[in-house]
Parts: sequence; structure tokens; C-alpha cells
Amino acid sequence: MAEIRTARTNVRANVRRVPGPCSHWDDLDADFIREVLDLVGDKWSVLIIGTLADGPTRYSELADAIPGISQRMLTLTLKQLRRTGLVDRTAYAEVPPRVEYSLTELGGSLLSTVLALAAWSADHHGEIRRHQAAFDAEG
Amino acid sequence: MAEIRTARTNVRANVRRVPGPCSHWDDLDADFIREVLDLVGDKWSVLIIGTLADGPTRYSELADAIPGISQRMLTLTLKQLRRTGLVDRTAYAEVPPRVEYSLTELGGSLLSTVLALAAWSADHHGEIRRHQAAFDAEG
DNA sequence: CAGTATCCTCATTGATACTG
DNA sequence: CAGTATCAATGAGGATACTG
Repeated sequence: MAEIRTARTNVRANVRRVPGPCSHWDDLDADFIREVLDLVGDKWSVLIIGTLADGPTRYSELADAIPGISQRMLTLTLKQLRRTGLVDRTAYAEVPPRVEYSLTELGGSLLSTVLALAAWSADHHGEIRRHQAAFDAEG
Repeated sequence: MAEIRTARTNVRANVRRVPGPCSHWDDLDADFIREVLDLVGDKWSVLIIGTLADGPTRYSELADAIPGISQRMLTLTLKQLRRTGLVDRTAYAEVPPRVEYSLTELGGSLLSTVLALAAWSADHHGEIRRHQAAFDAEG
């Protein structure tokens, strides 16, 4: 995984061979990438982050905005996102209770990056669908 | 979900109104992004893609290069990546058999995008660790 | 060497019920 | 309203054994 190790300097440098053993990342870094990848690959995280991009949102609004999510997973994922520092929670001392979640600056920057991935998806949607169809037609 | 949602048809958006109808994506695209996200978030996909970035690699070399992966998951993930068109398989009619896997151009372009995410991880590693520590110290 | 085929387990998730 | 607690089911993934 040469390129991933050197990604800090070679982000744009595309693939293929890596001349020398000039790694800037150690194994701990590699593990960390996995953590972020797990977070992004999580079933609900990106949906929540994407919803929060519209501005501060209440717990129940999130539940409504993200069809199919259970209270359990909403709570759990929000906790995870807060722990990572991507999301802020603000509770207002009112009756009835009001709690708003919002993206932190860090969360916003991750969203930007994820949107790049989304753009890639959009760009190659057709190509991938064709590959899948061809592959399924005959291995 | 300002950027990701914003559909012309609001199937997924029983949500509140979408502020500005200046979207480039529809709901099918949103679903497709999830597919790509799942792929990237997969436990082994990115590791395999990263390894293949060094050049064509044999099945057994992949198994050695990616500690902890089982034959089953290596085979399964490779199949998935081939189906998506990210990876090519070339079998040489020799004895003993030789099979090489390589990144397609599409796979290379995804790697570039994922590396951007890796760069983000590297950039914000410290900040996230601090958040996590603070969060764990006291909810 | 490069896979398949089976079995099995453990973790993630969803459903349901309850509470400050 | 905004959660927490508990339990059950699904399925991803590992271990092992076998094969073209």
C-alpha cells in the first residue's frame, strides 16, 4: 500500500509504482485511516452529517429526515459523531426539552471531503452500472 | 442534506422543504453514493486497492500483504471489486496456476479520491484524538 | 496456486418498552 | 421531546477442509 502511506505528500500522485521506501506513515496512521473509513462507511453517519449540513437540527427532525433509522441508531451514531468532534450538541433548558445538533467546523470539512467521493460516484455511476451488468451477465 | 439530497422528486425527503432547488443529483444518485460509501467503508476493499496500487499482484501476494484477511474474504472482496469494475483479473495458463489482479483505470481514480480522505484523516488526526479523549474524560 | 464449500460465532442493528 | 434499557434476529466474517 505504498500510496496510502505516502498520501500526505502524494495525494494527487496517481497510483502505479512508488520509487522508494519513502513512507511518512506508520502503522498507527494506517489504523487511523481505517477508523475514519469505518466512520464514513457507517450506515448512518454520512446521512446524519449531510442532514446537519442544512443547519442545526433537532433530534426528532433528524429522525424524520432520515427514514429507516431507529432511535437507538440515531442516538448511538450521534454519540459517535460527537465523540469524534464532528457534531455538537446543544440542549436548551426548556419545557418541553429541545436539543439541537449541528456540524462542527471539523464535521463540515469532512463533509466537503465526502462530497468529493460523492462527486466521483456521480461521475462514474454509468460506467460502474455497465460493469456490473456485464459481470452479472457472465462472470 | 443540502448537497446530497435536493432531489427533483422528494421521495426520501418527506423532510422539510429543500431551500434551494439548485441540485445536480437525484435520489437514485443518493442511493448510489451509499453503495460507493459501503464499498469504501468495507473492511478490506481499500486495503486491497491500496496494495494493488503498487502494481499487478498475485492472489497469494495479496493474502500475504494484507495480514488478517481470510481466503474467503479475499476472494469475496476481489469478486466485488471486479464486479464494480475497479479491479481486473488475469489468469495465465501455466502450471502452477498464476493469477494476477490489477487496478483498472476506474480503480485508480477511486484510489485518488480515497487518498483525499486519507489525507483528511492525517490532517485531523490529532484534533480528533483530542476530542475523543475529552469526550471520554467526561461526557 | 488459487480458489470453493461449510459451518459457526460474534457483533451490529432493529424492535419494543420504558423514563427524566 | 429526547433519550435509555433490553432482547432478538440477521448477517458479515473467521476457521477449517477440500479441489481443479
